[in-house]
Amino acid sequence: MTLPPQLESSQPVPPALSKPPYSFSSLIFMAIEDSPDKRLPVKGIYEWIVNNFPYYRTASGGWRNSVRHNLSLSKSFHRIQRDKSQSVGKGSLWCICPEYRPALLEVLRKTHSYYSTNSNLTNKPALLEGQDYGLPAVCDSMEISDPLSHTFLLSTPSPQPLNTDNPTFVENAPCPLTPVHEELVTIESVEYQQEESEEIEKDPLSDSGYIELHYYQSQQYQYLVVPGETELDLETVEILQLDSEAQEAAGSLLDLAGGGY
DNA sequence: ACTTACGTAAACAGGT
DNA sequence: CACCTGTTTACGTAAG
Repeated sequence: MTLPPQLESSQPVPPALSKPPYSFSSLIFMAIEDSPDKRLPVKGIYEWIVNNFPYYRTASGGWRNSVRHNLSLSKSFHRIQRDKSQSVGKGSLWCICPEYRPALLEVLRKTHSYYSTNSNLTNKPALLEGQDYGLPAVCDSMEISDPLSHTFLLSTPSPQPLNTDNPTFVENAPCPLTPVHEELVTIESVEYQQEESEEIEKDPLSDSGYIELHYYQSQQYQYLVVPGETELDLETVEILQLDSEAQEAAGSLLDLAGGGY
């Protein structure tokens, strides 16, 4: 597991842990996405949930049934056989169906957005750190959209992890990202039009055919930060992909593009 | 009112 | 045999 314990001794423990707002599908998705190989056995999913959502530490065992129920029923997940040669543990490994990944991301993004807005926690690190709902710091492996900051993150496995020895999150820094570099990427083959509101300050780049990109690298993920209203189609993403030298993560970005961005 | 998504419980089979 | 994993069915609830 790469996420830190949510109940660090230095952090206040909520008096009563609320049930996480995420559906079991989202929980499973986060667990699998957070695994190094993007695949987990059922037991691994249990452990991730328990480690990152303290609510389930004390919850009755029924939620495990729900996890299995979701895995079986949802088309978003599929089962793959363990490598028999190094078979350790029983059961299969579960992974995300690529075609359903954008939808899962969207659900997660909406959930995050909803609870950010309605709980007055917008831009509060606590939300991403899980202090209020026992949530994990998902920002490193998830796409997080924040309508107020007008940015969203596309996360993709980095070809060269910066720090594999200590793949944990910085405490009190939900997005411990530092810019690696910034640059402008020409988008020539794509019609890039941003609907402008009169009230919103016009982005000088919006008509220039450029999209401003900020590259961040954190642990095993590399991020592209682009304007929030940017509509990325498949072609755009392919270009961004080349420029970010993230060809190895083709699946991730293309899948995101397939989600309607 | 209806549909859909989701959560929960339970039964069952098969494997370890 | 106990436990775990995976599948399936059924039912209740909330939201759209």
